[in-house]
Amino acid sequence: MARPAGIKGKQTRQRILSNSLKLFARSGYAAVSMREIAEAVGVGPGALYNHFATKQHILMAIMEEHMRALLAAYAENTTPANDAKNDTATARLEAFVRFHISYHIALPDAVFLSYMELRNLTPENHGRIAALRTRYEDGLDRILHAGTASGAMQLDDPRLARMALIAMLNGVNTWFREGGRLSLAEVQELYWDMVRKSVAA
Amino acid sequence: MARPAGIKGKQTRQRILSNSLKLFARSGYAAVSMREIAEAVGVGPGALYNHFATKQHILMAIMEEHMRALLAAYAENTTPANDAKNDTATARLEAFVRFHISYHIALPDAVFLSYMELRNLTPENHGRIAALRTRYEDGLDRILHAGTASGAMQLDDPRLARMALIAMLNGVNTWFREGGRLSLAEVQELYWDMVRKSVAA
DNA sequence: CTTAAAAATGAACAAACGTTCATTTAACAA
DNA sequence: TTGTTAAATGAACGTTTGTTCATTTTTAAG
Repeated sequence: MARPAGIKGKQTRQRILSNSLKLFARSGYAAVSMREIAEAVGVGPGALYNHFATKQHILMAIMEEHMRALLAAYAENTTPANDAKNDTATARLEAFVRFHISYHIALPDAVFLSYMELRNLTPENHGRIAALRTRYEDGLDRILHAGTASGAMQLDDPRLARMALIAMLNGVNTWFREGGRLSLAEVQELYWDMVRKSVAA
Repeated sequence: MARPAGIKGKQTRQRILSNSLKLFARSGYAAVSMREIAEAVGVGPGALYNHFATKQHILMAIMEEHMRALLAAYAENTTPANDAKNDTATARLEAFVRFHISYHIALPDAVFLSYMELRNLTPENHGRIAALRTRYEDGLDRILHAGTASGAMQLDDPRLARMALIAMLNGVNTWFREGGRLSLAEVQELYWDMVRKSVAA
């Protein structure tokens, strides 16, 4: 066999990315072989190299796309209705919490991968992903600073608070399961209640 | 060469564990080879198998020892002075927070490993480690239930609160560095402040 | 003093790894 | 219709992997 009929390259590329994501999330980047990926996609091992130069390029493509999608979704979520100028810091924090939880619950594999496999990136790629993540978390930073400045919040160290809140919210992916005891709306409500109180004046 | 003079087996075993811990934490279990471990320890590859049957046995030994040490340290920390019968739920929660942070900051590699490499354990080993962790986290569970029962705390879902707080506290290891901007005591204070408020009535 | 067990060596094994490449077929532009 | 490129194959490459084993030396017990 050679090239199959009716196959577009872009389709195969996407199938490589989605199958790799699943495998990497389940077993870890280092434990997944190119042959496993190829079998999941339904092609021979050599075909992967028509779309990605190396295994690391697959990992990097997944992470970069995830971070860019996250930033785009966050930007859309916060403008123009929830704009910094129009809302109080508390309202903006609530919007951040609800967005973060719903987005992360919807894409558990990509979130998990983007935190766990940073060390398998080259230093250069690691820096690129870290920069994208910082860009996202800076949004929370601004909210917390605005809240302390206005007196609506009481935080002795906004930087630590940012990291503490991010860690707490990310934790939802370690236990939340679709169709489990709590619905997304309930989870959002419960987390927001704790976050709101934790930054209270 | 063969067996060197003055070598006790228990010493080599400990050196294998400590060097493997460092390597696993830095590069990930799957990315570390038995030859790397042997070189770090200063022995040939075959010598490792005098002490551990497989690579997985090394990982399991590290995790199991870490969890048992954590449970022992926690037990010592909470008895008899901070006993459940003598202290309020709030005081016990503060003790838990301070203990958790100081213990986790002191052993970042072991903590990191015990969360990251669970998936590289066989299902049976995974269950054993998970059971030990549950035993530890149940301590927090009891505190939160006691607090809500007495009215000192207000939590609509203590189980979610437990997981949210554990995630928040574990996050300290992703950024805290000895000799950094904040001291251990300051970090304990800041986290306790947020935790205290987040469960407040 | 003899003997069995413990500790280490380092070569060797089969399997799996990421990647390359000559080759074949389909798609598409000229 | 012809020629070029895109997509896929699957065998092959040189490494590296976890693990085994015959052998050697030290330790410790009887």
